[in-house]
Amino acid sequence: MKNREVAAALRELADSMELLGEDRYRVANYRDAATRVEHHHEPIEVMAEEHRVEQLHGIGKSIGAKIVEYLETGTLAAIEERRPRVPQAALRLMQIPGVGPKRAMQFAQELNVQTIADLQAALDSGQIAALPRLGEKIAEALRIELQRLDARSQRLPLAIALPAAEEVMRQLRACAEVQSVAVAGSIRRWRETTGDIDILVASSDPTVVMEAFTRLPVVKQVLGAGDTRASIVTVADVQIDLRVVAPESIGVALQYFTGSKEHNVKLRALAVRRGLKVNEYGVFPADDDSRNLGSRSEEEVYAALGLPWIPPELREGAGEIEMARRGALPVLVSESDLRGDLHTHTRLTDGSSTIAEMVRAGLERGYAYLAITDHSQALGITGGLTDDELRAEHAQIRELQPEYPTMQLLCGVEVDIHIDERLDCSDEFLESCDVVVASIHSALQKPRSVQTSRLISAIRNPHVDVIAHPTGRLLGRRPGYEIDLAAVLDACASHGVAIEVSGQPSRLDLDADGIRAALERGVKLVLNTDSHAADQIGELMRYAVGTARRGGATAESIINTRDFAGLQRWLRREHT
DNA sequence: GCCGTTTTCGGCCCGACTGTTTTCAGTCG
Repeated sequence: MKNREVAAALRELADSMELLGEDRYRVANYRDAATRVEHHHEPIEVMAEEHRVEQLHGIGKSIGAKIVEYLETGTLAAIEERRPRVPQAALRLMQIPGVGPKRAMQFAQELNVQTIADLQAALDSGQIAALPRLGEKIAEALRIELQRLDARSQRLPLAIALPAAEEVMRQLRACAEVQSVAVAGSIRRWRETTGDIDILVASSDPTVVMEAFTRLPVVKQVLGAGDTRASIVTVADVQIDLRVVAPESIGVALQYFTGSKEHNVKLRALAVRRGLKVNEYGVFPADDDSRNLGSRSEEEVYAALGLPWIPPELREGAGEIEMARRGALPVLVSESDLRGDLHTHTRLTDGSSTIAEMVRAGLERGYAYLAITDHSQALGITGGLTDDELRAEHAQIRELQPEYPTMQLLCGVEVDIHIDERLDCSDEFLESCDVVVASIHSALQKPRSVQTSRLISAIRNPHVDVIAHPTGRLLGRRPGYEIDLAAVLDACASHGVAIEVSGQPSRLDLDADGIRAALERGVKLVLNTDSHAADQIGELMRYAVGTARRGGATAESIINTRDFAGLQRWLRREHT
C-alpha cells in the first residue's frame, strides 16, 4: 500500500508550488488529492494498475497521470523541475506556525536560513525584525513558537485531549455569563489525535468570558486574545482555542468550528452554487446579508443548504456531502446501542480488578452480557493462564452467574497467535469457551507476509470469533506490524470472523479507514474496551464508538449491539 | 487543476487576528 508515499509526493509538489507563488487553487487541488489518496482504503497502486485513480473525487487527468508517474519512477518531474528554485530549507520552515510560504522564502533567500538553529540566530541578531513588513513583535512570536516546536509537533492523543477539554469546559461553566459550552474541532469529530483543543462558548457578554478564560488556573501563557477569540497554552503545553459567539449563532458557529476544513470548504462551495453564503454567523442569500436562513442549530444550517444534518465524525470532506445530497448517509451506531463488551481482563492476568468487580461495572453500565477474556499462557509478561487455569477461571465465572440474573456472563479467552501460526490454547479448550478473541502480541517485526498468514490461520480456526486489535499499532509509540489488511478482511468475510474496534485509547484499532474497508466486504465488527480495570468498562467504550462512527459503522454492522439471543446465534454459527 | 441541481468555462470559503502600516499583507483555521 503506497497511499501515504504518493500523498507525501503530492504534498511536496503542493508546497513547492506554493513557495514559488503559483496559482493557489492548483496548490489546494494537489493537497486535496493527497488527503484523498492517503485516506482511501484501497492500495493506490492497484487502482493505478486498473486505470481507476481518476475515480477518486478531486483527481483528474493531470494528477492521475502524476500518480502513475510517481508509482513507475519513484519521483515527479514536476518536483524535480522546481527543485533548483525551491530552497529545501523553506519547505521545512513552513512547518513552523507563523511561517507561511512568503516568510519561508524570505528567510531562506534573503537571510540564507537553512535550519532551525539558523532561524534562531537570525531572530537573536535582529535580522528577522529588520525585514520589510516584519518587526519585533513578529520576531518575538516566532521565538515562542520555536521554543514550543517539539511540544507542538506532537499531536495529542484523543484520550488526553478530550478529558482535558471536558475539564476546561467544567471550569468555564462556573462563569455566569457562559450560556453553553461545547467542544468543537477534531475532538468533536473523534479524530484519534488532535493538534489544538477548540472550545466554543455561547454568551451575550464575550468580554467577561474572555477574561475568565485567560485567567483559568491551567493557563501558562496567553498567545493572543481578541474580542471573540483567544488562544492559551496550558501548564501541560496544550494549546486551547476559545471562541465566544452570540447565543443565536451557536449552531452555525459549532458547525463552522467543528470542521473539518475540507468539509467546510466543500459546504461553502455548495452554498455558492445555490446562491447562498455561509459564514460564522449564519447562512445568507448571496445578495442579502440581512436575511439569516439558519444559525441557531446545526440542523438549521444544513437544512438551509438543502442537506440533512451530517454527523461530525463523517465531516472530513471525503464524500459525505455527496452522500447527504443523495440521502444516503448511514445511521451511525451510538453508545446506547451497545449491549455488552466481549474483551476484558481481570487481576488473574494483567488486569487490576477482580472478576466480580468487572461484572459489577458491566451491570452498572446496563449491559446484557459481558465476556471475561484473560490472556493465554504464552504472554508471560501478563501472567497468561494455561488451559487448566483458564478452565478454573471459567468455573468461578459460572459460579457468579446466579447473582446476576439480568446479565449473561461469557467465559472467554484472548488467545495468543504464535509465530508458527499455532494458537496458544488447545482446540478442545477453545471449543469449551463461549467466546474466543485471538490476537498477536509477539514477533512484531516479522515481515508482512508472515503476519498476514498468522492472522489468516487464526481466522480459519473454527473456534475463533474475533480478531482483536488487528494491526497492533500503539498511537504515538509504534506503527503496528505490517499486514495485508485486504487479505485479512477477505478471510474474515469468508470464515465469518469479526474484527475488533478497540476502545483502548492507545490502540483505536481497527481505525476508521480500515473499518470502511471491512464494511465494504460485509465483515462484522465488535466494539470492545479491552478493559484492564473495572472503571475502564464504562469509560472507554465511547472511544470505540467514536472510531466506528468515523468509519461509517451502523448498529447492524456490529455484533455486540445484538441482544443476548442474537449474540448467541452469531457465536454458534458455522465457522466454515 | 478540478468541477458542474445556474456545467465544458469561469471561478474556486470566508472572516479574525496581528503587525506594520495609513490601506493592507500574511497567516491561520
